[in-house]
Amino acid sequence: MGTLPKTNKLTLENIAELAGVSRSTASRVLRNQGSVSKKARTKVMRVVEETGFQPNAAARSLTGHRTNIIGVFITEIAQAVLSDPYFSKLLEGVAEAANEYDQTLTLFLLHDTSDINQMTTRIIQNAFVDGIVVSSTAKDNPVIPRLQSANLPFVVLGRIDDANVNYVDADNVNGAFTAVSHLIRQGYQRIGTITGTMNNYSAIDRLEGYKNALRVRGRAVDPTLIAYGDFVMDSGYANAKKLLEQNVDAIFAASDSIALGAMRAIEDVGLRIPHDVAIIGFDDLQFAEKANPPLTTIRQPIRRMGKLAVEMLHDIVTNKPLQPSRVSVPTELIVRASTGG
Amino acid sequence: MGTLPKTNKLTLENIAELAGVSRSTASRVLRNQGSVSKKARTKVMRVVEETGFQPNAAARSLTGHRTNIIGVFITEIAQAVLSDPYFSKLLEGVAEAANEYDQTLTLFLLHDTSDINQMTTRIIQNAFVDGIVVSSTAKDNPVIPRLQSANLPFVVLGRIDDANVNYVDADNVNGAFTAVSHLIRQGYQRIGTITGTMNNYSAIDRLEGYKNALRVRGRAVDPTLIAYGDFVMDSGYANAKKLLEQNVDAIFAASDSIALGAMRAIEDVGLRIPHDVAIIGFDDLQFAEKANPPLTTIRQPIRRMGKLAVEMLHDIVTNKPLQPSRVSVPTELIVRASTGG
DNA sequence: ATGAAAGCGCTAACAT
DNA sequence: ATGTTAGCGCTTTCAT
Repeated sequence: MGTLPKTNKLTLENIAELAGVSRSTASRVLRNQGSVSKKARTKVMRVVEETGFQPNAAARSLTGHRTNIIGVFITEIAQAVLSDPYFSKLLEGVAEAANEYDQTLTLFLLHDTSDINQMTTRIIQNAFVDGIVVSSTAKDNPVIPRLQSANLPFVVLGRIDDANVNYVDADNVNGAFTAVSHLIRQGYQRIGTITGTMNNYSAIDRLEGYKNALRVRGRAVDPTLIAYGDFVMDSGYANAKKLLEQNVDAIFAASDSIALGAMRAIEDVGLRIPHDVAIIGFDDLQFAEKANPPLTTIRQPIRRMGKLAVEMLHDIVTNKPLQPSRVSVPTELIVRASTGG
Repeated sequence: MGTLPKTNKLTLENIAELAGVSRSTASRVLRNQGSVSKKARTKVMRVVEETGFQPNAAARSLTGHRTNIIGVFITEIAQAVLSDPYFSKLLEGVAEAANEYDQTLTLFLLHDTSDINQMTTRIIQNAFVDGIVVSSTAKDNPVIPRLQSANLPFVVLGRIDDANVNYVDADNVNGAFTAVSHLIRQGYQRIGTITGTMNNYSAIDRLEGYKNALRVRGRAVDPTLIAYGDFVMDSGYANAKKLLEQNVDAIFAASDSIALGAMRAIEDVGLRIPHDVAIIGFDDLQFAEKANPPLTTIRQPIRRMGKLAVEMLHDIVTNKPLQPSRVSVPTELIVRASTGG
């Protein structure tokens, strides 16, 4: 059996020697590929376990094969992306799946708009990720075409208008549809909406769902009841004030953050929720449940979406399916007090 | 000058050929090392810029040198670590510094206690990170000694009782001291505290600071006014109820989450903040400012700590300083309404 | 100042 | 079923 070298630099060569086989045989055992005798397999496995050997990722990569490293590329730019629960949950889901598949996770986070091209180049050229999960809700994300022409396997988190790309998205249209339908069922008449940033698919799709719900019930879409904002709380506050001037009795907010701002605005003008004005959000952030009154909202299975994306990527990296997968994950209506009894 | 190969696989060989020099010279230019004529340097640089060439990380790694990849290892186990603003801010700081130093970031996130050893082995053996930032607030973290014996450069985020390790920590003792001193100055008499999880240095140090502040003012430390909890909101709620039974008129909470729970408890028993009971937190999470009343708290420069850790790691990786650095970052008292006028 | 050549640890033909 | 060997893209002696 021999003795273990007490250095940290354990190589496949060492393992092979300790197991009394050739490097190739050891390699075959590790990759569970090719024909190896049971005896050889057992010996090698034993040595691997005793030593805790892990093959050198760089060497693996260099032979042109899998590194077992996948990347996550957050292309949305912000100084505080991760403080947004959306991204932290996404990342948790991604990390969880990465662990399950024994993949190492590399994180690409931007801090400046100007970095995006350089970062993309690095990801592609450095060539040490097997594939990449790209978080992208913006229309016309410049990263996607580059990834395509580089031939690097990738899955988008957020939908894309290109039939050839793989993506996982929340079903925003139906989520919004459900939200607004709920308000209608509750008897509200003048239902306004505060949108997210409109260069963003989530915002676009949620507005679409809002309109659909009204139309299906034979109601007109009143443009004065649509306030175009962005996804943050301050925007919710300001735009809610505008909608209140239009005498809305219910507001569909395109995000919980918007909803929170809107709730403040409603309180500030002395109206009660849901008695005078009902409100429904989107996301089901942690505070939604703890708001006063608790906020009715649409829950996205963000974490699961992150997992799904990695699973899809893994399939692509290992099997290269012929058809691109495009998954729309259903959302869930969470009814709380802010939309009445 | 030649034409650019339109493949994605640009190698140093190609660059050299395009620039009309040898691979070695091109390499020297890229690493800004060794003697190269101005002319050769210019030519190579031009080709590099035109092509957007990035050296293959795996090949670099394989020659035994830097990969420009650093890791972050979050050793605290939780299903939802990243949802904790502490970690997301930390990660943002780390990512920002990594970008500045042109380092790629690899994220090691646990989902299960049992994974920790396997993950550590992977980090060490895989050998593709130049160094690693380890988030560790627990006492006796098993990862540290392994990293030491593996000779992998690392910096701990959180303090460690080992004179040989590099760390960046918030000055929790002084932070707590400042918090409690503030309560004393405001005239509060029976000041209780709710601690964090006591197998954790932050919790230990904050309790220490609490005791110090009382002693310095010649006050006795009353053990019935110390409620041992953990860092979450529910614990804050339950332990605040206990302290209220002891007729405290002020509470120092070891975290803002605890403080939030405590505020709920105070309201629930019909007392007013700060009139009947004052409360001060620790962390300055986003909601602290927006709480009702706004929460006085101790701000930790978490993001900056993350940056600092990467900077330290970078120094170690590039220069190997002889002395370990141990940095304690000062905290800041943020006075708001929850501790009175 | 520059080029030629060896070698990092692995995988994948190609023998046997 | 197993071993031998070439090479992945770089860095680094060692020549020149």
